[in-house]
Amino acid sequence: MASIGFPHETHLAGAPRFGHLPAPLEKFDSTAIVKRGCRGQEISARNAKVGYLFFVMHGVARKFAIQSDGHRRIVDLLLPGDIVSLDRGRGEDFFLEAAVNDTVIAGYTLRRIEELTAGDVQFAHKIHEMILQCVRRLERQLLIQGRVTALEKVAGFLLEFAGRLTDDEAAAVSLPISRYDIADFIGVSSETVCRCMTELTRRGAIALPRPREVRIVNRAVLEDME
Amino acid sequence: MASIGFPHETHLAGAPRFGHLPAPLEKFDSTAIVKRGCRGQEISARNAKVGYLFFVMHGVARKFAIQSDGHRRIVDLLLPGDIVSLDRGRGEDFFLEAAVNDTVIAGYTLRRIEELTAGDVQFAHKIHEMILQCVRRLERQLLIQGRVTALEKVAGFLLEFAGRLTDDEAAAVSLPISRYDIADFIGVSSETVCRCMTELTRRGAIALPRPREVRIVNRAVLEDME
DNA sequence: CGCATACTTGATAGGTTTCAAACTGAGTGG
DNA sequence: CCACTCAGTTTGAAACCTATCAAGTATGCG
Repeated sequence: MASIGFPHETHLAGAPRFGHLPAPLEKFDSTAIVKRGCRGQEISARNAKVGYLFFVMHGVARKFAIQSDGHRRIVDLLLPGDIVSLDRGRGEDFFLEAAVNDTVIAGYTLRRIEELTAGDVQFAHKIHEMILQCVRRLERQLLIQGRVTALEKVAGFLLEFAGRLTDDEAAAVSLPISRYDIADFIGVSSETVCRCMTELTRRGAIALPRPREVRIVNRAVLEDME
Repeated sequence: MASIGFPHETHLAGAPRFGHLPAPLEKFDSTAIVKRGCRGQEISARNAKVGYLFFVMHGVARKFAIQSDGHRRIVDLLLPGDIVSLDRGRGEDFFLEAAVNDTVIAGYTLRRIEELTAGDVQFAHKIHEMILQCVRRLERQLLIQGRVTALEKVAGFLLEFAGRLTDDEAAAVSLPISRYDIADFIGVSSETVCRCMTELTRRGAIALPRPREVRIVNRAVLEDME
């Protein structure tokens, strides 16, 4: 499995302790491949022949597909603690990229995961829980993307993503991803995302301190749109 | 776990052999709950406290959510051989219904699934594969729903659903679900689905022999829209 | 400081939702 | 057997929203 443009690719034993892995992965499993990458760098190996499971340890990763017209479509945004599968074969053309700098992920082959689950019931339970959480994440994303107006979609995305980003529900949150990523993720144009951000600012729901940063000021305004 | 409006609810040992279950489920696991239902009847128990995994054995099932405005949104359409998870708790308000008559499903608690996977590596592998297939299904649905025009969405849905419904890729296929289900699934209004069906008929891509039935006549026309 | 990238705003054409109404088919009861 | 009913489907018209093209602004980096 070749590293493509990644400054760091090591085994887990030699990696810094970013984020958290479920036991026994946190105990330095030598079969894990750890990668650290900057925004835009690919995590998945395009020529890989076997399926992988990736754990996001730090930063943000995006899983996306390239459509026949060349347009990119993000299907999943991964935060630390999230799990994501990446199959190869049968025309499954999904890729994994770092969405922000200093993104760290740990990759295991599906085969290795099954070996680990076979010997450890507690670990198997944890893996199952994380995969089901992945399913729930995709289903919620379908609900967000299926809303009628763009304002509803953006509001839904902000609540969903901010809720996952921090444990502090009440506090203001900053989202470290670009407008283009948001647009690709919720299925609208980036210009429309901009207009929605402006409108939400006007309504006092959010604040835009800097590019690629959104702070939620009034959660209730966003929730009323759903 | 109470049956709600279902004419039949038995254990697997007493049930007819619809569809196929992965070993060892096909060997009459006494902990499975088998339900048979007509279109619109609920499969999930609204007051269940534990998570379930359902195997669709016959017919079509739909997993959906009810939004705050009362509108229904389908997030997954299940065909025989498919697996679907249904958690309870933490505001996960998803439900499972029969989408056509004579739908048969087998339900297992997540706990029971883990007991079975712990003792059977081959079965665990099969379960993992089916859950990952569920993930792929949702991701493809995100791509379909994220397309720009409604005609692209309908064409994508027809190809996806028809491809899952039959092994015979070349033959014409009939889709036994209503316009409303399609509309809820791909995130457009039912009127728009109708107009797209009419347009696709005009272009010679499909034929509409009867209500709630679509035959794909020219697959290439649909594929050119993607 | 200048460039590249990202962000924002404007105008227009095109598509979709919504409301409305007509139509079809299946199932029911007289 | 037929009229009736009802859910599902289809078509129409208008208001609304969004994609697209275009231009301008801001930010970060070398």
